[in-house]
Amino acid sequence: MTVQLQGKLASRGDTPLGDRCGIDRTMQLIGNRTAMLLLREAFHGATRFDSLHQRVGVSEAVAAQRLKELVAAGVLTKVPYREPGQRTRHEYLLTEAGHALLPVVIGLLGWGERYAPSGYNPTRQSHAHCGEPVHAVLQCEAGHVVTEEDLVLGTSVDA
Amino acid sequence: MTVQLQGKLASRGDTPLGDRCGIDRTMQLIGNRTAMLLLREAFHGATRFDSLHQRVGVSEAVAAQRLKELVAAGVLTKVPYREPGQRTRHEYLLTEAGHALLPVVIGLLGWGERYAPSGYNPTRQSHAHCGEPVHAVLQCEAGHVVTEEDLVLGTSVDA
DNA sequence: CCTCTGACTATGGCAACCAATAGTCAGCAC
DNA sequence: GTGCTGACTATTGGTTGCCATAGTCAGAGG
Repeated sequence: MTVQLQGKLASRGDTPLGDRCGIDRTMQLIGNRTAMLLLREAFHGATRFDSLHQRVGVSEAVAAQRLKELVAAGVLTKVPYREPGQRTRHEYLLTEAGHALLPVVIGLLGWGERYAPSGYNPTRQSHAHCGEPVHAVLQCEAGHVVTEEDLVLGTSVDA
Repeated sequence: MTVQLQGKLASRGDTPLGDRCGIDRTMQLIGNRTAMLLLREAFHGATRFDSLHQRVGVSEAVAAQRLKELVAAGVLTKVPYREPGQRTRHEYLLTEAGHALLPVVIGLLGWGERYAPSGYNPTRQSHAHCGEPVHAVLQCEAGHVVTEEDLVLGTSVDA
């Protein structure tokens, strides 16, 4: 049996969720600035340590540490490769779990551009087919776009 | 004039984006575990300091600090209210910028439930109208759902 | 006036994150 | 084998985040 709680004042009786909550676990795994920036670069197509570390603009030590954590979290994998005349190296590739973070990364990016503007030219994300700007939205498996009012935040409870 | 770079190996020449990137600014403002958990509770409908701090399960000092930062970031506002027979208090309400974070919060939640499972019963988000599970996805302003392959990560460049 | 409660503020201490610098290690070029 | 380069590892030190405990402050009830 499942009890569903409405988002609006759906009091859970002030019981903390702690690490029972997916947000908590996600933030503990990858919820820091450097990890998100590394993911941004991974989505941009950067795969090599040197490139990732330079493009994020973080020290090598931090980049190595974060990449190790991202691999441990199953977001990236280290895959060996070799260019002709070079020795074998490893590149960091997004796993399925990593690709699944795209809406989050784009959501953070879009929010920052809109609500925390800087003096710089904003980056834009657009749809290759129609050129329109792209945003993160909620969608149900039936294909409907879900607004905040139509979202039911539920907790499954033992029967 | 605008130059658009494809996501896949769209080398920007290894120039770091730094705080020119919206992800960076967003993460600096609200990119920590406690802030996200406070937002989760705000979306659940919690508005009072006591409730927020208890439901997140964080110390009062940290809750006060994060809430102050969220207000400063324009994500929450403090609104005075009074219940009959009580003195005036303040409640924390989501601003427009705060509501705009819903896809990010649900994205983090959904990812954690899927790729960082715990022993607990997962929480579910569903569509009030059809009951189907809800996920964060990318959509362009023309209404198309955008896949990773069809996403163009662009940078606007001075003409 | 005193108390009680919700909403904080203050202090001390530990751990995580970050920059900067220096050092290591593997293997292709020579 | 020596040099060079990409990919790290180690160390020092500063800043931030967190917890725990204790203290403050405002105002309704008594």
